[in-house]
Amino acid sequence: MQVKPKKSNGAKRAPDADSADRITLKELAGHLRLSRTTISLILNDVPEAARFPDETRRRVAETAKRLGYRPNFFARTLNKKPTCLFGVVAPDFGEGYEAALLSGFERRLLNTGYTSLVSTHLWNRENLQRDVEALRDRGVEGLLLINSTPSESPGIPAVTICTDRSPIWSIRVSIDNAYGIDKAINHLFSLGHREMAFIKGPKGGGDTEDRWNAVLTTCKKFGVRVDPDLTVQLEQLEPIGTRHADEGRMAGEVLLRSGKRFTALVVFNDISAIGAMAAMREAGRRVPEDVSVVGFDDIEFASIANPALTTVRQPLYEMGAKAAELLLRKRTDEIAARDIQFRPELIVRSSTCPPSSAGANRERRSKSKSPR
Amino acid sequence: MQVKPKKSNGAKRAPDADSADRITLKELAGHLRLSRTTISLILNDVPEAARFPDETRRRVAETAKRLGYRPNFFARTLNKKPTCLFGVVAPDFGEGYEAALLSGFERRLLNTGYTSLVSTHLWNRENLQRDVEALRDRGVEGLLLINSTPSESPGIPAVTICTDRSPIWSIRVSIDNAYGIDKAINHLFSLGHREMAFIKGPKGGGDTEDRWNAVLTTCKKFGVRVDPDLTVQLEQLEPIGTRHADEGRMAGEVLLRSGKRFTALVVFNDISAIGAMAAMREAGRRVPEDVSVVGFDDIEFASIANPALTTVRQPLYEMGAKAAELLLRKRTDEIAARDIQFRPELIVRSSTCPPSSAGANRERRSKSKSPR
DNA sequence: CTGCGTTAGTGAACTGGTTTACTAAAGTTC
DNA sequence: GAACTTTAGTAAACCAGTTCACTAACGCAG
Repeated sequence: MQVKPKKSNGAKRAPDADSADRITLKELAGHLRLSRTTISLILNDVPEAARFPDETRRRVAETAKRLGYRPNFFARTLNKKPTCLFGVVAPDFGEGYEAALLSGFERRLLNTGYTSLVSTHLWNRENLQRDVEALRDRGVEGLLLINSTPSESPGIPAVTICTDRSPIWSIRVSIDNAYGIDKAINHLFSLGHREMAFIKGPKGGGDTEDRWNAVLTTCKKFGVRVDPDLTVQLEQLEPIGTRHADEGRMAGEVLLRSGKRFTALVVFNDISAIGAMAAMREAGRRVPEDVSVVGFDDIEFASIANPALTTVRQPLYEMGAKAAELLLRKRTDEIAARDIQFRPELIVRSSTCPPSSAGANRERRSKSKSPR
Repeated sequence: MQVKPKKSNGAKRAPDADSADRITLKELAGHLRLSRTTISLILNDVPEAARFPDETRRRVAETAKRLGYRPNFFARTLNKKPTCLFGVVAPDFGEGYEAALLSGFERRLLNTGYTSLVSTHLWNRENLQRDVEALRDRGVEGLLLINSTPSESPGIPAVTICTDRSPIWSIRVSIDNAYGIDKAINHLFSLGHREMAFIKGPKGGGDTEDRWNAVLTTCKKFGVRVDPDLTVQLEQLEPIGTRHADEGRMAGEVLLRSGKRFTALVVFNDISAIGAMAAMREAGRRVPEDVSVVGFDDIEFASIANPALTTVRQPLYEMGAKAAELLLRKRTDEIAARDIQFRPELIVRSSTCPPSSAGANRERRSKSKSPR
């Protein structure tokens, strides 16, 4: 006897009772006294919609707007429609490197209708794998992988930044580490430095090997000795990925403890370089008079550090934007290049000067150019 | 017993023809010779699944795993299933403030199955509104709004950080600005400073008003004069949101140009404080001997700046984690509190010391005027 | 009056799952 | 051996759209 209640009839269920939920296509169809098909065709503005008279098209568009109709994203996507999403994977968001990339990336995406899904894996391989899976599940159409290389192809277009090698399934956006390191060491060498210490990137870190190889090659070329006692590798501190500057500071302390003499210090990245400068300062060594320091990246802080850091500039913002560009284009075009390389630039500031054995370096500093 | 050859049986449909796409529930059902219903119930481990014998459950689980079955996220979500997504909205990712919050947020989400959708609106109201809409479309279950307040309720749980007022529809995570500013000014006052200059936050910025009111109140309390000529408001530079330190540097230059004497400088945030220190230095004023500087935030760079910055510590990482916590709990519990306030902490470092009456009068601009 | 083309639509299958309501078969009780 | 219970499972509706294939109604030529 009970009437099997066709409960969820759009029209019957008090149309404004659940006005918190948005109006569905079926309800809109009820209002317009048209079929779902018609409305769908018109709102999507497909070629076939041409068959409907202007008046109908106008009516549909107007009513949809008036009632605030927005198609359900999930129902839509179920029919292989684009999600307009890109995924960004990074180990963490540290002192500015990732943030600068992300800024450029997001900026490029602005007004394209695309958004990004971001997830961080905190230097954990398993998390990384899971992150990529999760992002794929959620329908991202492309991936930006920052210092993160999953062991196998994610199966969707991917751009990698800060990786030692370019996996065949990705486009790599990189900087010419060899060029940058050459400029940096050349700069120190020209100033007269021969005794250099080195702080190498963290094990497994993206540019670590590439940049270190560049150091070895360049030093050989200039005849500068790479003393193992004056070479320290950055180590990640707990809580992981939140104390990069301290990593640099500790590396600097290790170098000082070696007791060996060095007049210049080449550091893997800016944040660690600034940490190392702090270590030098705390040990009573003046920068640059006693030790010249060169960093890499040119994060925002490099220019306002004291002394302002001489560094190799990576155009991070542009690189992030380029990554977005590539992913956007990848949807349609076939992109030939597998490796987009940016050329870094040496920015000379105040953390470098000639070695002080001559002792005549004071005035050089006061007339330093200190460019921004 | 009846073997019905349902055409679209997974086994017949050339199982590896579209192996690029993942296996569907229907195909899995074909393999197992069970219905979609059964498999769905078992894999979701709902209470009703208890009726199936262990052997069947095992078989289903094993086969699903072996074939790498993963339910389609969109189909799933279409049935009001959770998306396990939170949205994060911020104006941009600058020098560390947003990144630190995001780090804490992401860290808390790790291993919860939740990911975040991030989008930035570059200080544009319209973008902000659109971002929130887009995130909601994509099914986020909650929002973290950093320095971003949409004009109306987003209709889903939201946590706001860095906002002047707490909209009734959100939970606000904030720091006690009044307490922090009091500590900072008290510190300077105790050191003997009476002539203070101020760099106020940017117009429309999140904590700007709250913090500035705290300054006014506290100065009144200590009887310190707030001289309009020694008060500068930060202004956003192009490209928007990428040169925060320069904003501080320029504000510092404006203060110096006023020609008025001040022995201490209270700055809205660390990044600008560090920029302002650079301005002081370039104008030949020593920090802290000539000018003591206090910042706010305690971003990573504060501790390795030279001199290390005295600042009011905001536990950003914890605040981000708390925001995640709240959103996670909001799904189930009703949360009573509308405002979770963290207490900041004054970190005294080397950028503050007692005023030196001699030092303050040292002639300015003895050195270069810092070419641009 | 028939046949044909055009116009303005619509019904139903489909996307890939979840969930409610139902059932065949076997076991148990009296 | 009839009635009831339990076990193990399925059919079909549903989520909210898209899309393929079809048609009623009308105009017009022959």
